[in-house]
Amino acid sequence: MRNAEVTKDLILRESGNLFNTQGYKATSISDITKATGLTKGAIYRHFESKSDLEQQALRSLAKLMFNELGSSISKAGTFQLKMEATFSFFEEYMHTPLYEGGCPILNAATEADDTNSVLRQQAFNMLGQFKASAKKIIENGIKNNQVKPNTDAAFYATIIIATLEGGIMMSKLEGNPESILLAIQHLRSLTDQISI
Amino acid sequence: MRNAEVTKDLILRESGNLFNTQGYKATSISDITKATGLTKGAIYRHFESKSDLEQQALRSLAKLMFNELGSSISKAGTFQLKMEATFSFFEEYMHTPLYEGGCPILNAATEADDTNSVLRQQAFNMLGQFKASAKKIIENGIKNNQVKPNTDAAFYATIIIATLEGGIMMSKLEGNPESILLAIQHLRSLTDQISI
DNA sequence: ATACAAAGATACCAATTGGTATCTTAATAA
DNA sequence: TTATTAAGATACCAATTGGTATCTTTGTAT
Repeated sequence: MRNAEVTKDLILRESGNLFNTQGYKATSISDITKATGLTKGAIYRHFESKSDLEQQALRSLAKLMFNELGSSISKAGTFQLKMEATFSFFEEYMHTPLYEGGCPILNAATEADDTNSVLRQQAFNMLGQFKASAKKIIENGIKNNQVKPNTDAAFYATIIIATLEGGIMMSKLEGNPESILLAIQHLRSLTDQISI
Repeated sequence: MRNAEVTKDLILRESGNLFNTQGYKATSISDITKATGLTKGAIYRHFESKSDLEQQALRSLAKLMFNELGSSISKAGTFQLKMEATFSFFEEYMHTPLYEGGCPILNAATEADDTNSVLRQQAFNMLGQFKASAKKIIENGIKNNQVKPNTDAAFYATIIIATLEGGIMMSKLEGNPESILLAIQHLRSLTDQISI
């Protein structure tokens, strides 16, 4: 048999890029056949419906992002270094993106309404995960005397993510990295403010 | 003749809500006929194509937002009051939105890629306008000795918009206003920091 | 070498899409 | 009151959509 896993990965990669750039609804199965060089029959052998493919593709995009970001964060020892790892990730991302189209959470969230509740739920979970890990970094920073005590971890986690997401969206629209770089610059000074 | 203007406004209002919630590509003409109670023939009398309707609907959403926000800003006399007017606008927006689906700039920007370059250009212009007016408010604040001199107006304009947009996106996804309220809380203290 | 099963290609389906040509209805000006 | 014309409804079009049933190919275990 031909290598099924390789094919499935190809479909996930190509459809993920299409979903993340053109949108989920706007990407047709035939778009995916063109991008992969496969036929409809091959795609429907690996995924039971378009909605199934959408979900798996989004999960795959998220995994890619969390793996890359998560590993470089866990390599950093202190609060300051973990934050710096996060900022570097998004800075470098502008030059060599893992995938096109910007943040998959933002994209899925913006497109998914109540009618597309599975994608919505997935994006919601991803945002929750993102928030929780940012909060954890701050809380650990407090424990280790690297962050001022009484710092509201949940508050700063929200602010950091909101600023990053907004900056990414602006840079994507403007076609240059200026806005996301300014956003990160601001988050660096915010990090300094709560650091000991 | 029946009142053409009223009908066109109805189409723009209903399709604007659909575009802003479901997305532009995902909203079909037949969705719009259901929402308006009109037929396809009526819609194509007022708009020469779906793309034309999309553009006019987005323009109409933007106008609604800029008019409301702009008038409450221009009523405020000082830098601090103008900023406060902006924050109140987005706070109150969560309770009584002018339209559904969150920020039309963010939505159009996220959906519009290169293939949909007209909407993209429109969203780009709207973001530029938003940025320019925020920058102007800060610059005037400096002139009137309400903002610290040497404050980087373009920088803060970018940060404020990024934080607001990110907060709106998060609140929309989470289904509650907490994140946007935290974002605004942070922007209030940022405003204090650069105020005299 | 051959049988077998998995992977993929082909050919179709009904439903929906954006769009148009044509017909009917209603408001207004004479 | 009636002729006119704009507004809106109806009925269609080809193209595309997601999806499926069936056929062919290919790798592998025997």
